[in-house]
Amino acid sequence: MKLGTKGRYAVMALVDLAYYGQGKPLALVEIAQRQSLPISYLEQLFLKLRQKGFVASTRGHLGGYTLAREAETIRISEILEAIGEPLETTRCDKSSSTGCLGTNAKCLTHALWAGLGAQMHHYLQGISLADVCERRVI
Amino acid sequence: MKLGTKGRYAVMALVDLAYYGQGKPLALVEIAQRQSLPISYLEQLFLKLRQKGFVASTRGHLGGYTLAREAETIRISEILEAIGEPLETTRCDKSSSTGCLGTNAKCLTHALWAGLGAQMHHYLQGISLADVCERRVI
DNA sequence: TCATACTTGACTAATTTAGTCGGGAATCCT
DNA sequence: AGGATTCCCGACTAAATTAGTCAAGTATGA
Repeated sequence: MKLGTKGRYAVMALVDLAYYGQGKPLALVEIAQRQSLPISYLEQLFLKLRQKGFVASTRGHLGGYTLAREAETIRISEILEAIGEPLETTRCDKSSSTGCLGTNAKCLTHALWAGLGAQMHHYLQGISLADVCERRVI
Repeated sequence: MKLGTKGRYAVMALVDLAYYGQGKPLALVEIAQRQSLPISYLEQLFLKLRQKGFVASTRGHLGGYTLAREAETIRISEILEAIGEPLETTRCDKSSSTGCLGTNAKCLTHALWAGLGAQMHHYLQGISLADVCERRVI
């Protein structure tokens, strides 16, 4: 159970953007250098972040990215979901009714994994970009 | 961030053992069939679980595995650690002093990931095998 | 018009995962 | 004693995932 670079880098970059960009567009190169992240990889991530409405882009000279929403309203859990970082603790098929329901002995552990997932989601939903910037993290 | 089969299967098998084995040895085949797990894979996992003192084995006819400790005392977090399921949220090098310390802007997210890891560990340490068997999971 | 910076899709090397396979060794039952 | 059963253990591997790179294009400002 490891956190991948996709989710990690996306959050790092958005925190950097919230922290250093005061309204002005920040170029991806700048963020990448400051955070020591591969720029071509960041490009991929920001494509998604723009499509999902987290950031806005300005092209050309002096262009870059700005936050499209207030840092206070962006939850870490949203970012991870948008970028495609799973947070999967169970493997039960949610759609099918034949899958594990946690009711029989075979899947006694279902409640355990579901509980773990809920715990993680709750934690990450309780923290905003602004909280991270201002070190209000427990 | 997904939970792998190693950790998932190990916990499933130990819960099965605690639930169905009352002191008597349970053969791996039985557990594997009941939980729909590949037996040759389970063998690998039980090798480690025995070496770390979670289960004891009896060879030969009517042999199998028994819990070597009370189900009340075995925490889920212990099982995952024993089996080699990481629970890694950060990538900072713990040993080196040059790594990220969460003190500079570069690693503002450190506290976030460390907090997530602590949250997960705390949850899984608070639940024992017996809790899962008796459905005392939040 | 040129440098800068975002846009996008295709591609890939390396790692990890999720197992399988085969041969042994101990033990019990008849 | 012999065979069935079961654990023991290391080596091996196909498939999936990760963590990126690369190349070519488009828009913008100085």
